Amino acid sequence: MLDSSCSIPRVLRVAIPTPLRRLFDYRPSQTPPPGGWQPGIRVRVTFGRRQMVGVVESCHQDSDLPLAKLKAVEEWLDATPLPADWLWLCRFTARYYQHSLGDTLHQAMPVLLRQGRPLAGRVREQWQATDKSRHKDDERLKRAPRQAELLAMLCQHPHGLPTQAILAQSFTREQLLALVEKGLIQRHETPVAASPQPASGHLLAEPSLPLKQEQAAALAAIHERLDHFHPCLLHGVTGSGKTEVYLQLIEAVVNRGRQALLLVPEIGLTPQTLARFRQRFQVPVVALHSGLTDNERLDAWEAAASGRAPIVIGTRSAIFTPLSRPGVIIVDEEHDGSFKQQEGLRYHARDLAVARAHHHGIPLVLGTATPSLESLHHARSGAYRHLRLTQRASRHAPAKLELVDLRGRPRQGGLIPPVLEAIQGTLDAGHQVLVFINRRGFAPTLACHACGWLADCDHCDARMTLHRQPPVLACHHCDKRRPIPGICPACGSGDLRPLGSGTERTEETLAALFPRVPVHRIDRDSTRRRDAFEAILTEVKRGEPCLLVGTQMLAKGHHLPHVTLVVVVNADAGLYASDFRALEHSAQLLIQVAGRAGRSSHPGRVLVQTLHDDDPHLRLLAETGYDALAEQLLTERHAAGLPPFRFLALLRLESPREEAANALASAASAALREWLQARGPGVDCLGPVPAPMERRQNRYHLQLMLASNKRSQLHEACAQLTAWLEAAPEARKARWSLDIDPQTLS
DNA sequence: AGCACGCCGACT
DNA sequence: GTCGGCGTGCTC
Repeated sequence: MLDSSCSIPRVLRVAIPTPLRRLFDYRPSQTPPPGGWQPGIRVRVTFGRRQMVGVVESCHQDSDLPLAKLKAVEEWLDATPLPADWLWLCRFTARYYQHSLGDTLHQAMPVLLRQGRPLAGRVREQWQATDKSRHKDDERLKRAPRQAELLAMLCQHPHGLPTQAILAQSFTREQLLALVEKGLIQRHETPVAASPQPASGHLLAEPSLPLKQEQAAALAAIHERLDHFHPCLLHGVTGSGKTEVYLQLIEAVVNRGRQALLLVPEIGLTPQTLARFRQRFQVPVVALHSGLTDNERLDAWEAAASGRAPIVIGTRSAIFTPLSRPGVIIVDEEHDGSFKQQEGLRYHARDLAVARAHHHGIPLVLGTATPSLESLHHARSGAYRHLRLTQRASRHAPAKLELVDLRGRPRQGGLIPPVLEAIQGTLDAGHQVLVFINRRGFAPTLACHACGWLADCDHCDARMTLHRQPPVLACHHCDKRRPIPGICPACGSGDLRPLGSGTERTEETLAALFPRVPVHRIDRDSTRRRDAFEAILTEVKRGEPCLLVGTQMLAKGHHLPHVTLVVVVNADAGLYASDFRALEHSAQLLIQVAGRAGRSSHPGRVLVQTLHDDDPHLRLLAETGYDALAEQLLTERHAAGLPPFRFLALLRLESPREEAANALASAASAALREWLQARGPGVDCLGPVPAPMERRQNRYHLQLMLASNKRSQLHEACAQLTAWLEAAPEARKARWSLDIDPQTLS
């Protein structure tokens, strides 16, 4: 029996961080929390023989088990429950993605809370100059220049600085203590929850930019219903000023005393983006990026939960930030694949944003130049408001894609003569060129021209990529590396040649062909050093003619005002891939890359090399644009019975032993089909079939697909399937995971 | 997933 | 004789 008051429950149902999709009953500890037992209170419990941090899910008067068999909770960790909106979202997520609630809660909370550290009552150590320090030029600091600098810095901050900020400036704790010893500064502790209060008065630190008519109309449309769930697709071409709409929307929301949550793609949380928001607003902008320490993350979480943080910006996981006064959720570049977590709890932050905005009854803005077919479908059906921005700030129309036929043409570094001429012409005009190639390394593989041997990976059904810097054969699907053979391992011939081109080879070729301009390569390998990418971008923004060679890292988000020619080395990879979303994704990427061209005073050109210049999809994209292709793809998806017209769930199975994976897949499929048969039509089951790359890291991958027109039916079937898998003894011999709304089928 | 218990091979 | 391989059973 559910005890809604939870004042004196006899049983606590606790969510434990384990993959088991089950809750565990405990007896309350001797002393209840001050506010009584409530869902959302963290508890320390003994689970098996381990101590774990769980979360009270509900309070009851009795249990399915004899009360005497229950262990008691060791202690409570929160006097009051964790935020209710956060708890709601975790419950929703666990249910929707059919994941363990305990695991979901665990993943959605900051590391320090997982470890059982308190949320309330934390203090921050601060350092502040004393009155004595006013007497300038203390003799004792003559021979301690760093201490003098530190003191000078602290004097500029009369309210004191936290230790973190001081250490970040390369000062040491010893220097701090030395100044305390001299009586020049003092240490004190302030409660975290009370520290830096936003300056009252003006919200804006700089004036808003004037809006063009379309922007103003879009803003007004969102503004119309700030107190209701109001999903909007802000569909604006590159350079149409979506960000300014976000900024003014956030301004309106914060002015009403509410909070704004902005989700950006992984690659989009750059210092420049952040700087733009911090420049505009006087109030603190909390950024949840990967560089935060555990303490900073908890601070941010607490600040958002308490409402002290009016603006929160973060990537995928930031959707789990609690908000006490939610006012709007914005998802920038909503089509971006990084919003979907690809392992463990496979949630889609954009989809959770929709659910969350609905729960709060607030507007949701999905911004993009190239909407996902899901969002476009909702906009067309009227479920989302479709707001378009068609005008660019620059006077030039977006550059058209020009298809360049690769067939029968000699290539150098992957580029054919007319394209090389265009590059020369652009450089001669004093402009910059971006060469986009979605393959890292020197060449996709190494081949023997005598016997046809290819550098296969021992662990995967894949070729190894040839790298020159450093020289090695590397598999991009596992960590396997091996030295480049001098002679063919199969026939002993010395005629080994790189096959195809990657960023390194194209960089090398272009450097040889255009020796008078610098060539910058931008990919995961060249930017491994923290600031390497920023350094190149700074250099490029100076505007001197140069060549940029890079992967999609370069395509997303960066303003490159001096680039007037974009070359896509090969557009074909995504065109004929087996994955049903491949076309959508490569079209989005092409438009995104093309958007880098001609942003400033010069018109741009985009040359797209392809072996299939007559491909109807590619032609539609090039001649009419993304929106037309998207319409076409929607028609095709409808005819094929694929998302967004049908809902999918994918069961992935893997094992180092092929037979184990096969056996489990067949058994699971048989059990599911039997259940489906009894239920009547509504859910289709396909497979099991080998995954696209069956062997990866020496593990065999299989998958079973479920499809339905009704989410509820799909959900039920998935619940049945996971229940079977959790109970089945065979399931221990292979690993499995369920992916609801899979983004890729590999 | 952990982490125990339990029953068979090569080692000081 | 035992250290340790991983099969299987359980976690309130």
